[in-house]
Amino acid sequence: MELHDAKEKFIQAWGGFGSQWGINRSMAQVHALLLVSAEPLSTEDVMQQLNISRGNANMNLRALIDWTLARKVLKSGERMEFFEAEKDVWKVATAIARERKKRELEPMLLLLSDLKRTEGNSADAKAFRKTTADLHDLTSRLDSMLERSLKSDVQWFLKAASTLLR
Amino acid sequence: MELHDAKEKFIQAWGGFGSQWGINRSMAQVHALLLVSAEPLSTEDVMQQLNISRGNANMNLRALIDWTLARKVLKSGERMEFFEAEKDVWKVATAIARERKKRELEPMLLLLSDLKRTEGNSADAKAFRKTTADLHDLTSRLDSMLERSLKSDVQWFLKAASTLLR
DNA sequence: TTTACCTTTCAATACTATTTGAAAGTTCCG
DNA sequence: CGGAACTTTCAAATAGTATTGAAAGGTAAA
Repeated sequence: MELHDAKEKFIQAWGGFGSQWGINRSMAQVHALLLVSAEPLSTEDVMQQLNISRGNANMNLRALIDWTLARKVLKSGERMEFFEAEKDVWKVATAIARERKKRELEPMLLLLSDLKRTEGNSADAKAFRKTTADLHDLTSRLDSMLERSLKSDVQWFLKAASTLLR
Repeated sequence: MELHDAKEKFIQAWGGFGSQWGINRSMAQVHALLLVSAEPLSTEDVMQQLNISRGNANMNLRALIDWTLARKVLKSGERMEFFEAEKDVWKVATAIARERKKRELEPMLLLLSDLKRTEGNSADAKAFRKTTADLHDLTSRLDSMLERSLKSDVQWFLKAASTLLR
């Protein structure tokens, strides 16, 4: 396959996966574009290569920076800002996991630890407590597992876990 | 908190998490409703309790069955079909993980193993191969980890992993 | 076979999320 | 300062998804 087509294919696919993941399509595409560009790109470059508006490009570049998936790069002598993606895939995975943990797992934990204390002696109430408590337990295990692996090193963790399961 | 309010809160929250997860809101709400109902519910029950249309209820009940998150239950003497959720949270987690692996990880693996063979000797092409090969490696580790833990037992895996990381 | 009761489908509609682009804001330089 | 070069904002437009509900499809009992 030719490089240009391969990049295009990657960008489209990454965008698609992004939406399934609850990440907006453009943000994922901008990320993909930066990932496969050898050099940092300007807002203008992003607009042209993805055919998106200035506002959209700007907004998603900022979002990527928030997620720590991209960085501003200043070129000396240039006034314009350039952007490059984090290329270390382990760091990318860590950043995504951290963001999702924050947005999804943590609010869920808060809610469940609240709900599992719902009062009442009916069979119904007991069943409800059981379900929410079980969910809380599962979520909290997942959370602490993620927490630890984010603090240490995802790469190490995944390798160790693969061994564990062999 | 009172049971009825607690259920309501849970259903709303589960629906919200669902959307973030790329699962449609109603499907998540129907799932939540079944999860916190002590008895199996009919389509009619679901429609009433969630204020949704017959078509919507039917569609999402079917989807939950596809995901193996719910089952049809027949009551003797009743013509109507009833539905109940899988209440074992470990099984729920396994089912969700399996479905997401199928929809997200597997197509990604296919694509990446293709792209990392892109030809060309330019610095650009080399960088592209590196990025896609790294991603392929990461994805494939994740995939096989999931695969193994799905085949064995998520519960066991999560406990073991927690220990490993302590 | 007919009827009554349920389930499923799907085109129309409503709702949500994303994208645009022009205007406002900022920064730097002469 | 004044203004060119960029960046950021945000209300309006568009695009994408989910929901409705009426009609069609099934099935079991009479």
